[in-house]
Amino acid sequence: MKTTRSTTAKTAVYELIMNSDVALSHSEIQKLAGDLCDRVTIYRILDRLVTEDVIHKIATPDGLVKYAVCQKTEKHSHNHIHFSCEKCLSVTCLDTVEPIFEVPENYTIKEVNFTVSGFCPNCS
Amino acid sequence: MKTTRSTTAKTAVYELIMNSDVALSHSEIQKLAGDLCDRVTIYRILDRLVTEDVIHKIATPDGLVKYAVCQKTEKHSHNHIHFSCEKCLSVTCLDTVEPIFEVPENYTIKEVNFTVSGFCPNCS
DNA sequence: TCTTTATCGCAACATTGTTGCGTTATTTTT
DNA sequence: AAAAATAACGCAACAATGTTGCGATAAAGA
Repeated sequence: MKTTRSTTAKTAVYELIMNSDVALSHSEIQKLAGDLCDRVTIYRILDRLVTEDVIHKIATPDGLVKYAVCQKTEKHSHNHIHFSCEKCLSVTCLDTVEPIFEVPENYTIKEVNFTVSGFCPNCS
Repeated sequence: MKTTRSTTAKTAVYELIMNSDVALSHSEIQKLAGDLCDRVTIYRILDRLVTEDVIHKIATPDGLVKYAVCQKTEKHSHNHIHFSCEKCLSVTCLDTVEPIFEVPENYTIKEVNFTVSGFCPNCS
């Protein structure tokens, strides 16, 4: 069976996302990583980390894909709001608040992605 | 000042989005439109319709950008949930339900984008 | 009808994401 | 500790998506 390996590139990418207080896009990670590894490798590492459930994927209202660490709380771990700043383009997880919502019962819910955009505290 | 014009391509694209019960992506519109107009023109028409507040832009959790008509209710028109089906990749506006949420007060909210993904009634 | 200029088509480019394949390096086995 | 197995890598090439500049076309008002 396919096992997962720990490599220098993988741990470095993980640390970048881990130590960032905002979600990072592929290009941002690439800039931060410098010439640590190839562009393609970063894509593959991100895919792996998502599959391993170590980080999660977020899309801004404009369709820009970002990545952030998963904070595994007891339950409903992914059910929180992301804030996307229109000025500095940063994405932040607002773990403190949990949204309340309903959908018609013929829908099967598997994942939730709530993004509120506007100005973050730094840009307000 | 810059006025907006009504062209055959623009009205055709609008009708496509209007008559669709799910949100459409640029490539889907292009396929439906056939050789109505150039690929670039569709991008520009979509931008214009968004600016004119006639349609709105939605991003799926994977970062796929789609467009749907704006249903202007009295207030909080954009504050509704989008459902993104993981199987048939369709995006639907759930206008019936309105989510309840809070953010820390130092954030300025300008727009809201709530997407729930899973299986739609057809795919459940 | 004539004039203005928003919109269009085309070409070229930028960005983002994917795939195949031979090589490298991590992990397991001997 | 060395060898074997194979996950992960680098590189090149490709595909998809989105953007920009510019001359040509066609709406809308005079």
